[in-house]
Amino acid sequence: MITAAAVALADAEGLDAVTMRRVAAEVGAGVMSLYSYAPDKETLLELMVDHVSGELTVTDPPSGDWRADLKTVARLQRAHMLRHPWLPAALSTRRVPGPNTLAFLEHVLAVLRPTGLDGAAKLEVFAQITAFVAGYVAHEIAQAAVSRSPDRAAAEGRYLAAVAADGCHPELAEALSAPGRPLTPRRHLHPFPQPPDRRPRY
Amino acid sequence: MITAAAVALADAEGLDAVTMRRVAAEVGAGVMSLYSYAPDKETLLELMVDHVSGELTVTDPPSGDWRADLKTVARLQRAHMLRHPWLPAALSTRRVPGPNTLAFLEHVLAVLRPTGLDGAAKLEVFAQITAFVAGYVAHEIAQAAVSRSPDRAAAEGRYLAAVAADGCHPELAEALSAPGRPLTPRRHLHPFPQPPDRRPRY
DNA sequence: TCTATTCTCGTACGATGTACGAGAATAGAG
DNA sequence: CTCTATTCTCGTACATCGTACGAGAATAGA
Repeated sequence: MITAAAVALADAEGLDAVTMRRVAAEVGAGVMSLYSYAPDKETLLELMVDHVSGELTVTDPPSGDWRADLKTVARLQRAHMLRHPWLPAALSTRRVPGPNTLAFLEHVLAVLRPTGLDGAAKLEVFAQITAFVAGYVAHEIAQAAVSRSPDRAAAEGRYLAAVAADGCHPELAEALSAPGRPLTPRRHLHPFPQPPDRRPRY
Repeated sequence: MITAAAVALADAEGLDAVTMRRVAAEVGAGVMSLYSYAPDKETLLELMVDHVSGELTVTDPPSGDWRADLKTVARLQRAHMLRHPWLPAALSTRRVPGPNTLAFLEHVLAVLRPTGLDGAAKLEVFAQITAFVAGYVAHEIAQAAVSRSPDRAAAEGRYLAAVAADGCHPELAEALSAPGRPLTPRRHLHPFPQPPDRRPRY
């Protein structure tokens, strides 16, 4: 399956590695053959997103405690996005929801039933939670990537330290100095794969 | 100024219009001259983001009520991003904060002082609020763009209606049918309005 | 078996970011 | 003022991207 190959590629080497040529090579087909499967790359990305969304299967029915259920939903999404670190970026442009996404949405709507919100509001809550988790995980991933390249982390640390030392940013100075951990990465559920570190500069 | 030209271009024609050639033409210089100003396009984007962040000037000092202050901060950011609709996309990759961003961060840190959070947590709160607002506004903008092209909106509406009619998505069916508005764009006029009041306390 | 239809995909085109280095402009020294 | 050295400007060129086009291969129908 073309979509699966594209997903594997994105998982292994990042979203930038997903080019039509590369996917075609991975599948063992000509480049233009992909266009009989998806009319353009944008659509292929949609297919990828929905494909991995198939992993978002919820077994337990809503408990009735929508706050707790939403927490579970968000945790599920976070784990999902950590497993596919390209997801936050792929979700950053609006996409029409595929069947797997709709199945998950169906569950979230059921979770939200006790809130008494109207339909539009529930849909909005879903979109907002997804966006929030995406932003959170994107931050997590970026942070981890920075920490992984010590020179960049050091450069940024020096830069911020210099700013903090200029006297115009007392709050920042305090925030950076106070605890032992300056900018700690948090424990992530699974070790997640990472695209090769680009951007040598700075 | 090169950055200002790039910002004007992005404001007028979107982030995709910001190409090195285009910016150079706008400034009346050769393409490669831009590279004596910023080492690469990524950096130019950083400069653009920080440039417009200069508009985020906060006059009032923190009131002491950090919830209210954070609400104000978020509203300010939202108005800012609606004024520069390319911002959410530009913020989606991690950037090192420039001076204007740092000035704003300084204010948010002051706002967060009464929370008693440690420095790292405060920084995280800032990042999360920014990411959340970016996601929110991105959704708003995308929604508005969809509504603006009636054929696409109709196609999506038909698609969702078909899914809702298949019997496997009762919650979705109800969510789409219930109120008069199926997927309504919200009012995003200049005096920043308030999305319908939700349960505030958490 | 011959024709018609569909599928596959090699080639080519217009973008893009940017490396390279030739020329223009400026500065310093005599 | 002249000549050289240094810096700035930027035209050209290249690799890479998405994808339009249409020639050939494969398949189906008669």
